[in-house]
Amino acid sequence: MTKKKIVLLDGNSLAYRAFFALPLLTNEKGVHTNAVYGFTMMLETILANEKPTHVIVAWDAGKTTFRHSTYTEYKGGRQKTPPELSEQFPYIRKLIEAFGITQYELDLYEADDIIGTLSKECNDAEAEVVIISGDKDLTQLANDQTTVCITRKGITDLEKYTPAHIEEKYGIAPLQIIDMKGLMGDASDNIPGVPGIGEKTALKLLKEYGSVEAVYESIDQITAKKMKENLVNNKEQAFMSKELATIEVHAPITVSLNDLDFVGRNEEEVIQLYKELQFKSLLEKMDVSVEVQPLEEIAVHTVEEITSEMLTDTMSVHVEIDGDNYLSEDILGIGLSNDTDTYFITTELATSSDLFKSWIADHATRKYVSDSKSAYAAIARLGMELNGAEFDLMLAAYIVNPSFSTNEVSEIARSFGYHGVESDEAVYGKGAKRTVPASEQLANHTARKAHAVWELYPVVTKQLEDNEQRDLFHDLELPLAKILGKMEVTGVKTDVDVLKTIGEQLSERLAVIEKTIYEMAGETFNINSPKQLGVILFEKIGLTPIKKTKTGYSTAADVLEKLASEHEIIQHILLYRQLGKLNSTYIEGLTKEIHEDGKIHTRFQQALTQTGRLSSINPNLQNIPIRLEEGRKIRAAFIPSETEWIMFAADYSQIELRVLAHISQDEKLIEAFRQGADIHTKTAMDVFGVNEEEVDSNMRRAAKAVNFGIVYGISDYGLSQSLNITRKEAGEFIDTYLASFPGVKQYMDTSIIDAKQKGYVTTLLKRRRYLPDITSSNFNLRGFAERTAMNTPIQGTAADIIKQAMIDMDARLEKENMQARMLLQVHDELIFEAPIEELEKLKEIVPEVMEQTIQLDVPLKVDWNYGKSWYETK
DNA sequence: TGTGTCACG
DNA sequence: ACGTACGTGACACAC
Repeated sequence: MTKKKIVLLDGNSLAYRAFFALPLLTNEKGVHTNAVYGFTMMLETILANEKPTHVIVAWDAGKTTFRHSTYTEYKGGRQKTPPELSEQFPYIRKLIEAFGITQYELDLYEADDIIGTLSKECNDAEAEVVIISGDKDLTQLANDQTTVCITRKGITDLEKYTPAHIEEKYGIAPLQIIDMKGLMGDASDNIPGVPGIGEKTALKLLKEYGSVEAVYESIDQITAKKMKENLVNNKEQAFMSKELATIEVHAPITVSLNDLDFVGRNEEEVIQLYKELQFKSLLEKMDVSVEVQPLEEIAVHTVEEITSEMLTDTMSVHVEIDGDNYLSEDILGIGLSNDTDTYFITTELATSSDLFKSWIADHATRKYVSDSKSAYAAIARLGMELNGAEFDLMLAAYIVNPSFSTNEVSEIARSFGYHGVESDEAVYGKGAKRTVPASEQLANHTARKAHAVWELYPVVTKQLEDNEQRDLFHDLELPLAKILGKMEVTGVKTDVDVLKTIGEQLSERLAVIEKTIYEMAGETFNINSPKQLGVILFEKIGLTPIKKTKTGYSTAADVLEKLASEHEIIQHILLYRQLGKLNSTYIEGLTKEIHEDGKIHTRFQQALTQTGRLSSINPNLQNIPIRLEEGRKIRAAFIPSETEWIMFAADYSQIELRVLAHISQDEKLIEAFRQGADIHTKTAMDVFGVNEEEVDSNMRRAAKAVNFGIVYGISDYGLSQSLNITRKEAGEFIDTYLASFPGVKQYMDTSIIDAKQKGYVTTLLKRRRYLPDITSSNFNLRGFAERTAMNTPIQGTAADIIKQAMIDMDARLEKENMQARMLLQVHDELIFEAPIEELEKLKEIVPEVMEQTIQLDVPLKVDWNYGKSWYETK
């Protein structure tokens, strides 16, 4: 008889892991399937790799366990299981059943205890045991017969904890893992441990004394005063924590090894389930043909002639584009839909129809659009005007939840439970194989999108209402879409000769620097390759690597700057990088983007960022150089589109700190802004405890960095990096700052608590960002979510404000009957072009509108400038 | 297609 | 202790 091999799986832990490792997927019924899919992948991989004779999946029984009688707060503060995961558990159970695997749960016990008890039984029976979980606690069960595999990254990558591996990794034996948890606690299970003791300290103590008990027996030998004090004061808690972390190996389970025989899966049941879940690739692997689910039947009328009867008062409209660039790609046709009919109109028909032209321009007919900004721009390209857009599916979905950002109607529809649209990839194909399909299929696809918008209007509108986001959507984002569309179509005139001249100068200089670098290196190599550069610097020349990346040595600028004194080549490389960037991204990149009209037409993504900001693509005009003079010259290429016009730029001064003052209600910060103080100097006075005259440039610079840090959700490490000081010094700065601005401290704390409680944070205009990681047991993920909780309301409120200002500004220019045009938004600044005659008026109204757009408890301040090019607006 | 780097607010 | 500052997009390289 072959030796028995038993695999014990921790069901809850692996289901969670699968859920969070994979993006949300749904089948056609709208049931989420990502956790089931991940779990399936894990099962298949494990069974194939381990070839077990016996398998079991253990589940946690319920909320209350025997550990709660020891400590009522055990596993406290955990976020509830997301409903998207809860609904998947029945499927995971069905799946396990179809695989012919026993599953077991036991009242008052956790999966850990079932696994512990069974592994003990198997050990006694001298069988080989493999435990699979995402929870490192289980590693305490490792021994010569038992390997504990913990999910590492993704879903099928497992780290194998054998006693040898644990010894190598932590320097302790498996059972000492329990002592380690006793000392350091476990945030994910809310096990307290001893304050001030983390992994490093816990391991140090255990290597010296061996166990929690031994540590306390030798407590007098411990010299570190603070640590000893913590240990003494929290003795009971330490022992309790150890008890909580100990896996029960004598649980009263009613299964035994003999019940766990694994004979293989029931192919028919598996296929049935995979079909229900639409696991196409897995079915294909089993050689089962997958029939495509027919879409819901919709009668699509391909219109021959547009009649007034078909154009009703309220309709959904979808303009289909060949690709995502609606400013340049072909307009393939238009879909229309309402309660009774769905139509497809070719572009030619639409443009030749006066009926359609007047209907689409009519403010009185309501249109529900899939992406109104795209529609505004595309309709404008057809020589018509779109008015009366009352709903925008893409924007509405983004407002409801910005993490759901896609411009594909099919994806948005699916996430709201509507499955009547195929993906663009299925219709057009992918990559090089992409083609526009035959007219019938194109008509169908386009019309289906229009129908989806119609069907989803009430669904998404309801969610906006529930979230109290109707105003944000209807009064801010929707009108903004129209304005952005106008800005994109207008474009920015670009002087190609300026770019060319700068480019030529750059090329010459680059050639010289390149030569110098090769001479210094003693060989030619690709300076743009971090890999090759790393070899030259750290192996050939022998400089000391300061930082490593996943793939090798880091050659990032901050690293190279630290090495600049070591070797002359560094400064040349830095300069080469800087100039090379200008040349490739800005000179060559921008030149390629100049259209026939001599303008660059960027597109603003309005439904992308997690904070509510815009982004700019094809090209990005929100990151044109300014900080270094050499790069700043690029801005001279951006000029007015008409002669005798000027560029006019206005930016908010310190908008994020003003927003912070407002939402934190910190009295000192509010007062500083009301007095019109230089905020960095004021911060320096408080942090360094000096008066205004004593603040030198270094102090102000440090204060500025602290202010940045505060806005970003401060960490001592981050601040230490930006100021090049030690973490300790940075930490002291932060403490002093927060002591001196208690309102800010209060804000930081409450925004995190708030995010934990509600699962999301909000901006002034009720924009939301969900932060599921805020309760993660992973320090990195949680820390990131916490900083985001602090930063997003600030950055997002600033975005709300400038968006409102753009709407007000557009209205004001209209009202004043001005020719001036808004061209660009760069997060806290607006750029216009205008006839020189309008300059005086602009100087007056731009700051006025921007400053008055939303009233905060501190004044908003706007600086402005003008000139013959963007460069001159400084 | 992912990674590293660097441009902006 | 953990090893990151927040938010973006584009380019070159290496696979």
